[in-house]
Amino acid sequence: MERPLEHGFYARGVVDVARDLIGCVVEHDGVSGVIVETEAYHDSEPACHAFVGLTPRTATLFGPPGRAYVYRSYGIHRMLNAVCEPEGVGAAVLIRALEPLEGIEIMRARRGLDRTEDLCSGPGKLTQALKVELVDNGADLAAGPVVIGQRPRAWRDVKIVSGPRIGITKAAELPWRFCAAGNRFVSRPLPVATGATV
DNA sequence: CATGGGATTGACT
DNA sequence: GTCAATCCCATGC
Repeated sequence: MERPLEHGFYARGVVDVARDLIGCVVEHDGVSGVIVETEAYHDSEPACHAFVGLTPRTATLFGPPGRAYVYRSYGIHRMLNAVCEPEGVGAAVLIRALEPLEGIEIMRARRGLDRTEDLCSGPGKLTQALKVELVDNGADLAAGPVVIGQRPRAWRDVKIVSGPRIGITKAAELPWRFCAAGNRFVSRPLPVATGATV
C-alpha cells in the first residue's frame, strides 16, 4: 500500500482534489483499487447534499477534511466520498469507479460476478466490492479502516479528462467529473464532445 | 408524524 | 429502451 494521503491534500479546493485523486489507491478490508473516476461536489451548488446547510446528514461534509462521507442511495446502494476543503465548508469528492488492484477474487465473490470490468465500474458497485458500509461514515482516510494512498509509480503521470457529472438534475452543466483517459473501468465513457484533457 | 425524492443498479421488453 | 427495489432523512403540517 502506498503512503496514505495527508489531511492537507484534502483541505484544498474540491475540484482540484477530485482531479488529483485519479490514480490514487483506495483500500479496505483486504481489497484495493486505483481511482479512475471522480466527481466534485460543493455546498455552493444545488447538486451537493451540503447545499441545504448543516443537518445531521451533512455534518460529515462540513467536518474536517480527509474523512469518508458514506451515505445510502436509492435505499439500496452506498456511496463513498472524500470530505474536502477546510472544516466549515461542505464539500466532497465522490469516488465513482476503480480499476481493481488487489483481492480481485474477493471482489468477485462479493459482487457475484466474474468480469473484472464490472466489479468497481460505478459508485454503488465499488462500495459493494470494497465492503464499505454506512458505519464507515466519518472514518479518517489516512488512518482507516478505509484508506486512500498516493499514486503508485505507474500512475504518476496518468492522463485525465473532464466533463459533466452523471445522474444529477441540478447544476448538471459543471464539468466536475474526472476520468483516467481511455480507461475501460469507468462507469460510463465521457461524451466525446465535452471531454477536455486536464 | 406523513410524505417524497434521490450523486444507482440490474433485470426485463 | 423501461422500471422497480428500498431506506435515510429533509421538509411540511
